[in-house]
Amino acid sequence: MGMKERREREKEEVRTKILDAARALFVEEGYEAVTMRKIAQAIEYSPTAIYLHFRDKKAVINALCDTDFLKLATRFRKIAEVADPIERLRAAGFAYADFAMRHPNHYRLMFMTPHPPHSPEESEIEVGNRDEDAYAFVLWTAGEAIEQGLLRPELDDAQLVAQIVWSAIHGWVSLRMTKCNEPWVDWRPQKRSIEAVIDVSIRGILRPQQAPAETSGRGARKARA
Amino acid sequence: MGMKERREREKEEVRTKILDAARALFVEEGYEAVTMRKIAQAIEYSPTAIYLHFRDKKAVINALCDTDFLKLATRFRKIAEVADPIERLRAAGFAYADFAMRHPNHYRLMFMTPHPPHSPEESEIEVGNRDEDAYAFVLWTAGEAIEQGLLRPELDDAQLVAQIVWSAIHGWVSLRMTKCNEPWVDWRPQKRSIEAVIDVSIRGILRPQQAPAETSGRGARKARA
DNA sequence: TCATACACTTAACGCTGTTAAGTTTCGGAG
DNA sequence: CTCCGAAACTTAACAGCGTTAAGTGTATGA
Repeated sequence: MGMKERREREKEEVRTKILDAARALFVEEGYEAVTMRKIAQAIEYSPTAIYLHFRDKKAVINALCDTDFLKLATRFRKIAEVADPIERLRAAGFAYADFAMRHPNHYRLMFMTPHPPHSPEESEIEVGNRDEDAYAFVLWTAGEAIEQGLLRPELDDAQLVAQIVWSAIHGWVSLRMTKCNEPWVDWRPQKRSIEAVIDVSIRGILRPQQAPAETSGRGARKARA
Repeated sequence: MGMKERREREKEEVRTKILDAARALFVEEGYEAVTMRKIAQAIEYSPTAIYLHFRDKKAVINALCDTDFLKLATRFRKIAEVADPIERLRAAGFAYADFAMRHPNHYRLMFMTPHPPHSPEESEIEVGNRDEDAYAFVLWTAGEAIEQGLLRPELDDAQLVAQIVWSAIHGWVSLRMTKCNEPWVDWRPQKRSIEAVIDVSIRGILRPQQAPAETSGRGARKARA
């Protein structure tokens, strides 16, 4: 009797319908447009039906975040192949900024909207696994850079290094998003700007002798190896 | 006859009452607690009375932001006395982070909440005046650093440099604020962490020969001069 | 003294997240 | 076959939100 299983499968289907509708809504209309009633309308259920699948609205949002975190981690997985930790860090920085600018609503939700902390057990993401947890990826890369003696000696803490580079790139992304239309700041072109942020961060953590003399770092990738 | 003047003065009084109440509300209870009805209750007016003084809720919020921007600029004004642009930049970074962590709700409002761009004419802040506009202060400092040949030659654009260091520090602050309770990131102590962010940023923009060999920069302040 | 301009209030609209109670549907036990 | 109970879902409602139209009162200038 696979009745129970079928029931569960059907319920799961509705659950994903809800998530898909919610995602579509705020990809098209932005975060504020995601309301329980609009989700319900999109999937042709009553608003209260959502509460049978999620405790409240925040739970819907958190579930969305989870899958988006996974997408970011997936992008990072390809970058894991880069052998040199510094170049891996650089590539991750570009990928992160690119992800953010391509999916601004997702990014807002994931990193700029304060929601009550996500308890790991109810999340689909395995914390610490660098194939699923993007932060763990950066942590791992920072740790390798430290091990190989590439960083300044006082930067001997992978958490600290990860937080430094993450701060720089997140800062760039989030300022662009919230203040891009402000008249009092004359934003530089995206490409040049993010390159500069990443270059400065990496140069700032590198051990002095390791820092290449060239300007943009691009041409000096293998010089260290 | 000063009737008109008195009327205007009284109206201005109510206006500041509204702003004070709004500020008190979200300092104590956070951003979401600031509702028109609660403001009205606090000042013992009806909710609609607010609309006689502000076009809508966003206008109230914008007015709050303005005065908070001014406060930050006031802190920067003291730092303007630091002669060396690099040390001035460092001091501004610490002041900025300190301001943010001391007034997290203000900071959220000012830099992390997307509101429709603030047209300069309806703002009290004189854009570009470094005594009122904190961004102008950083811009000025970055410009001086460039003029004095302290920065890497490819960083010849004050806007770009200002945006780089602002990104780094804003990133640190805003990640702390939105993700400080996340279990998957092991935050380092504030003091050490912000020092590291500022050190890395500054070292990343400095012309190589100029970079002092010491770790924290603190002891090397005058070494360059 | 009277009309008017102005500050303000009352009542309402349409929206939000959320809940209590009611309805429908359907598999399994007697 | 019948009846029970559980599960999925809906309807109606509550309290709150920002905002607006209409109405009230008061003080000022003519």
